[in-house]
Amino acid sequence: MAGITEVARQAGVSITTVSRVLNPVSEYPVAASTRRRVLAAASALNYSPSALARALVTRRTHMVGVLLGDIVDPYFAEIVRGIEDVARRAGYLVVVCNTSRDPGTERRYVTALRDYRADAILLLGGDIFDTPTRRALARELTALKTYGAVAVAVAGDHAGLPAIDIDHAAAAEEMVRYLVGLGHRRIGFISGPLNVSTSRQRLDGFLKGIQRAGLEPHQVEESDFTYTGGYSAAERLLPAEPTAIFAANDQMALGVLAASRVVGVAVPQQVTVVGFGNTSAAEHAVPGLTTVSMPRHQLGVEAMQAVLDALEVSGSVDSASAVHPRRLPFHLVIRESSATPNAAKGER
Amino acid sequence: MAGITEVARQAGVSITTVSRVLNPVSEYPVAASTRRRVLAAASALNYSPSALARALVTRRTHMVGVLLGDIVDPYFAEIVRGIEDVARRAGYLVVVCNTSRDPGTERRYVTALRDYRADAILLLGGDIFDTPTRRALARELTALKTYGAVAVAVAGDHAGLPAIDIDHAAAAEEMVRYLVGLGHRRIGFISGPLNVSTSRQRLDGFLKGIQRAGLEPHQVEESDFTYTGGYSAAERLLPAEPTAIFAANDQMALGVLAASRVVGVAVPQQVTVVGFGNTSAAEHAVPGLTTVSMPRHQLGVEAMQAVLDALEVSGSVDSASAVHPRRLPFHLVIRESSATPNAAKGER
DNA sequence: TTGTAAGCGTTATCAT
DNA sequence: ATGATAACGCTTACAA
Repeated sequence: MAGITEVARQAGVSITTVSRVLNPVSEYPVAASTRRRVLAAASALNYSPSALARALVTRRTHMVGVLLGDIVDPYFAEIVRGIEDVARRAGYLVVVCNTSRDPGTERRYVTALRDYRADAILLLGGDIFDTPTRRALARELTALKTYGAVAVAVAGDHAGLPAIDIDHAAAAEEMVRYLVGLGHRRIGFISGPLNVSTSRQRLDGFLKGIQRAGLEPHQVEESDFTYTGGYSAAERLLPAEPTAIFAANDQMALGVLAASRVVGVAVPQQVTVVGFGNTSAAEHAVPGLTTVSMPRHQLGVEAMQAVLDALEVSGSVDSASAVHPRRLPFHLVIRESSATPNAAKGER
Repeated sequence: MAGITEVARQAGVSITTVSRVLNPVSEYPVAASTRRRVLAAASALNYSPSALARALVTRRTHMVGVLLGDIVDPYFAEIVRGIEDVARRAGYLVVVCNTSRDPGTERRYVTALRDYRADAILLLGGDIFDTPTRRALARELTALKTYGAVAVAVAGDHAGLPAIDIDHAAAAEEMVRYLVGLGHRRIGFISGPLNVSTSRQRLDGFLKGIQRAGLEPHQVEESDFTYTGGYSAAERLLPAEPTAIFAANDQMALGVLAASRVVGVAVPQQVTVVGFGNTSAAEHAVPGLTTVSMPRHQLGVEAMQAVLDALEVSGSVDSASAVHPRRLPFHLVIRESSATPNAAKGER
């Protein structure tokens, strides 16, 4: 492995000059002929400057860590793509870490990212309420700031971190308003794990919407954001004959669709089913799933953008690198899975 | 940010001793009392040893890079989880890189991983035939070996790399055998991009199966592994009235299902539809999709395992770190989307 | 425009 | 059992 020294020797210059030529940031003047010789030597030796050595002295690794609950979930994957798109352009390497929604591994990953001196860390999805480990995570995060790293929450909030997100509660409430507008009065809700902050917010929004409409929550079932979880929650919900079921994410809504089919309850004729997230599966489902669309790719883009800005600031000034929290707009996507309850009059 | 020096000072020992206590690998004897003091100082200062500095001298970063075409695709995501599961246990950090199936960004990522001196790089999915950039990638990969890094192909082959994979051609051929056994004679095929090696292999297997059965390939359409691509390929295929359509991955098969529904062709009564991969969407589809199941998680596990083994070997000996290629078993998963063509007799 | 030398935070090699 | 010191491969004052 050729180092900077060999390149220097081969080009007949000092390592400083090599650095000045090869360092993408350096604007230092170098004679054209010298530059040529260095470039030639570098490519001849197939030289690759060590990002490690560079990071050690510049104190910038150009690495950002992304923590998410489940890499398989398209909900997160789309956000990651947004992050990666702008990260790559800025010459940053994205380290994706799968926490499996386990606070323990989450904390371990943060520690690892700190050991590598990641410039930033982006936490995707809602906070998990788990006081013991939560406390440890918080300490880990403040430790990150010790060396000038930036931490941001994306698509969910985390205690003490600026968040780039949508308003989950408002979105859920708007969905309820839509359902009520359709004429629904018996509306069931399937929430995600209630120890996840976004789950809670969506539930809160649902309850608020119901209350504002002067209704009573027909029934609320806690589930786990999975297809299977939605399926069995639907089995518990359907016997009570709601005219609409609102699942806190698309995966669960798909499970509801399947359960309804099996039980022989027609969607949307006999029951309206709606989800949250607008993942591509919602579009391809049969019937097409009415859901809350959130700009996931854009969420990732803006989050990484914010990180970059904060990093740049704290580069010259060493002020508290401030990331400004942002709320992006969401909107309802109406598809075939929702209809007026009248459609089912007298049929059940 | 506290460094090793401060810990040493606080504990009243040399930095060497601190290193010996805190380095997880070191077996060097240290007096119990000294050890205690070092540990105390470290935790008091919230010390985190710099993985960068460590890597610089040990020449092992404990980072592995994973390159894949599309992080959103559950096909890849599941493999990544397998890799991550064993990587984490071994104290390795996984860097996931999204190439968007673009040879250019793929090469840039490899370069970046080399700059960071990643210990290994795992290429997921088939090779993309693109001679110009391909040549550059190959050079990049050999350069990796220069500093002792390991490169492996997973779920697809890459010129010159050992692969952990299934036999795609054999799998496709077996599916054809199954369809033929069902009585199908008019079988259409929707392939993935033909410049991707796995696409080609699956097509080859299909053709071989057809030929062995003494049939003629009914019709072959090239597509792009997406739902939409499968949908439009089906639109082109269905008018010719095949009794079965074999899509080279599940996503496309789902597109076929949708297209059939729209055109009013019943599955499996009028046309059998099968896929490849057995992603969870295949299980949840209506009707359930018959497909080729491949042990994707296990593929990832074994690949990372192989990488670890190779790394360990080249640690003591500096022999060519040999990863042994492996072929894992696959099997057909029969669901409701396939049936005998007799079911449709006289109906079309 | 070019070069010298002092770090960056570890581990590794010798001494003691 | 402990410590001093030289790397590791770069960037960055400071000189020339």
